[in-house]
Parts: sequence; structure tokens; C-alpha cells
Amino acid sequence: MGRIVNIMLVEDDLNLGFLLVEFLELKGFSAKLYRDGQTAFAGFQNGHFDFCILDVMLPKMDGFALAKKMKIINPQIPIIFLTARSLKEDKMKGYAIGVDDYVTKPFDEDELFYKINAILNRSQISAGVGDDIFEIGKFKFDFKNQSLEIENQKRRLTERESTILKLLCLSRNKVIRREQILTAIWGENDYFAGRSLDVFISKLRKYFSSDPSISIENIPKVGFTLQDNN
Amino acid sequence: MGRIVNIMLVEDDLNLGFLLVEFLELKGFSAKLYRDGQTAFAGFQNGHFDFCILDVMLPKMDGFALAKKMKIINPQIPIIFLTARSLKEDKMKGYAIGVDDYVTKPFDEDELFYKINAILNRSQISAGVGDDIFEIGKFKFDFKNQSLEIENQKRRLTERESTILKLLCLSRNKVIRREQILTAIWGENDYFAGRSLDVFISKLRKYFSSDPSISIENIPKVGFTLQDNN
DNA sequence: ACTGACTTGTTAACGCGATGTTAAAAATGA
DNA sequence: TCATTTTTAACATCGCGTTAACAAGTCAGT
Repeated sequence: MGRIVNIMLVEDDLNLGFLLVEFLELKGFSAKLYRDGQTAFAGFQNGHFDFCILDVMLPKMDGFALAKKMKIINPQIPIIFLTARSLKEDKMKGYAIGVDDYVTKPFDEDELFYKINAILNRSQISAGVGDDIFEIGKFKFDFKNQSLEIENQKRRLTERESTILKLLCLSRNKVIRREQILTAIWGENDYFAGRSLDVFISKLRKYFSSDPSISIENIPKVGFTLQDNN
Repeated sequence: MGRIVNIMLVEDDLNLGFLLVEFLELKGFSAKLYRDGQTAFAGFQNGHFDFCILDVMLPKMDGFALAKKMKIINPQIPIIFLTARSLKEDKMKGYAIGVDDYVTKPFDEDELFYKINAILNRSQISAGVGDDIFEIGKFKFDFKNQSLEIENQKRRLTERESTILKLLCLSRNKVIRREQILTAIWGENDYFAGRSLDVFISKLRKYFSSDPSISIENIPKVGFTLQDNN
């Protein structure tokens, strides 16, 4: 794993924030600072972070809510909470969500660094986001270029189409939950987001209809699965 | 496979030691207590532990030395240190060895429990523990993907079917009470929920009917048991 | 062993929410 | 402005889970 580890830092105290970013970069990480929960979540949807350090108290959306939504999109993402108070209740709440560790302010930078390493060593950071090119049956799907090729036919996909197809590809032959797609793309899973998703699934099915060995199947009340029998 | 996690506990204070073993077993782990570094290391060489909780101050061989030797044998083994003092140098020393976390005495048992889980969740053995894949006779039941395979046949299960089957698997060859299933799934155990359960049991029996060594038996007025004679 | 009340086994039918699909409206962006 | 993409709407369909209905089993009391 020679790749640089991307860390998301969410902290509304900018003094502390910049200090930490500087420290993390000194230690060889790439760190990006967000100052409230909402923009952080937007950043998480678009970017590709390997690790998150969240203040618990945040404007717009608190650390718990933020962590919960991020865990829906990527249940594996390691998260450390920064917290001023060390109430047991708070900690239990965090651990229930799946938070990896707590660091109580004021904290020691070196200790934070070692905790990050301890967690990274144990989490097999998914082999990068790779080249984003997927082989699906006879098709070749290029996420970056938003194109879907078969033999000499080449079709352009839209933003939503390719994002959804990528999510399906990343868990090919496994079930991906509706909720996960909805949170990843729309941030919310209300009724209309759900219907929109169904529309895109319908479109994707049409694109793959020429190859019967590829199918996008519905698991009622749960989600979808991209089946590739090759 | 829902294998039980084996924890090694090394603690020379026997009061605390027994208390912890009891707590860990209550939480569903299997725990073995050692009271000094040497015998612990001997036990580690012979036994098959998934997780270690070490006191730092130990007779014969201190926690650091012990951890270092264990890491040589199995670099992946998760280790948590129990420590009375919270000196920074001590912690750094531990993290340098590859320790996963520190817990400072006096500590909260629940917090220890959550830390263990957090570490297990991202460690590789969790791939064997929390993966929710069960072998039932010749069948392979994948809870997350809601599929039941035998040889080359693959059948999709519904939400309810798989939830109930998972409960049965978790107490395979033991009795699971009707009430327990009803509360877990329907939240209440009224007449109709009970009848629904019977319907699903009937369906599951049908799925397993091709393998006579698997049976779901009723214990009248109590519950069911999934018997696997292999 | 017989009865009667209760529990469980099994199959079928129904209702309703979830999904499939197409088209129109709204948003987006040059 | 127009062209493209996305969302909303509208209608059709499907299948899960519940309920019903009946058969079979269990057990206590006599």
C-alpha cells in the first residue's frame, strides 16, 4: 500500500484544525479540513477518504449523525472522535455507531498519530479507488470517462448513471442496500430519491439488455445485485 | 461462521482477573486467564487465541516483552494493554510494538467491551467471525446476501426467511425459544406473529428437505432447534 | 384409551407496499 | 435560447408477509 492515506478532518475550531492538518501532513498523510458537518458529508460523498477524524460538537450536523451517514456509505471507514468531555454516555453512543476510537481534548499529537497507525495497520484499506475501469461481461465500463463500451459500440453515461453503476460494480454478485446507494448519492433516502433510483436502475438494465449473462436483480425491501455469470 | 472469539487475558491481580474473565464470558467470548508473562507466552504458543489483553506490569516477563514476542509469532494478533499509570513514554513504547489500544485502570468494563469489538470489526479474524456466513450441512447460507447455496444451486431468501434462519444458526443444535424469535422480529408475540413464524419455519424446512441430516425440530410450547448431524 | 383444548404443520389466497417502466415537468448548463 | 440530465408523476406489475383455513400433533384430565 504505497498510496498516500487521505484523511478527512472535521473541526470547527480553526486554530486546532490548521495545526492538526499541518501535523498530519508532516507525518506523511494527506489531510483535508472541513469546519461543519454538512460540507464534510458533501466532501465525503465526492472525495475518497481513507480515514476520518471528527470533532463531536459541530455546526450543522454533529459528529454522531455525520459518522452514522458515512458508515452507511462505507461501513469499513475508520473513524476517530475528538471530544472535549469524556462522558461515558457519549462514548457508548459512538461505539454503537462503529467508531474506532476516542481521543479526549486536550490530546497529545503523537498519541493521535500512533492511534491512526494502529487502526490503519488493522484495516486493509481497500486497494485504492484503482483505475475505475470495470469489465462487466462483454462490456467495459469506464467510470472516469463515463462510458460503456461493447465491442465497437460506445455509449456515454450520465453522471448519475455511472455513479450508480460504479456502486453496483463495487459489490458485484453481492447485495448492495438501497439505503447505501441513496445515502451515497442523494444524502437522504426519502420517497423521491428512491423513485429516482428505480428510474436509473431501469435505464441501466436497458443498456445491458443485449447481454443476458448480465442482470441487475432486485432484492425486495433490501436492495439490488449486479449479477455477472461469466 | 459464528465462531467464538478466544481471548487471552494476562493479569497478576487475580481479583481483577477473575472478574474480567467472568465479564468477557458473559459477553460471549471465551477467555483464559494467565498470571505471568512466561506461562502466558507458553500458552500463546500452544493455544489459538484471537485477541490478547495484557497488563503492563507482570511477573517474570513484562507486557511489552510479551507483546513483542507474540507479535513475532503472529504480527496480526490484536493486543490491548491494561495500565495503571498513563505515562506517555509507556504508551509510545506500546504503539511502537504494534499494540492496538490502551485502557487505563481503573477502567469501565463496557468501554473495554466496545474497544474489543471495534478492533475485532476491522481485524482479519472478523472476516471469520462477523461475516454472517454459515455452513449448514452441504448448504452455505449467506445472511448479508440472503442466499442459500447447495452445490451449484443458489436460492434467494426473503428478508424474514434469512433473519429467522440466522437466529436458528446462531443457536444451532440448541433450542431457541419462540418468544425470542418473535420479539426479535415482530417486537411482540401475539397470535398472528406466532402463526407467521410457523409459516416461515415450514418454508425453511422445505428448502432443507433435500438434506436429511438437517432438520428444524419443534420443541412443543418452547421453541425450535436447528439440528445439524455432521 | 377417549375427549377436548390447545399448539403446530402446511397450503393457499389476499392486500398492500415496493418496484418496473414510460412520459412529462423541472432543473441544469452551455 | 436550446440540449441534456434529473426529478416527479402516473400507471402497471410483482412478490412479500400476513391472514385464513384446515389438518395433524400434543397433552392433561378422566
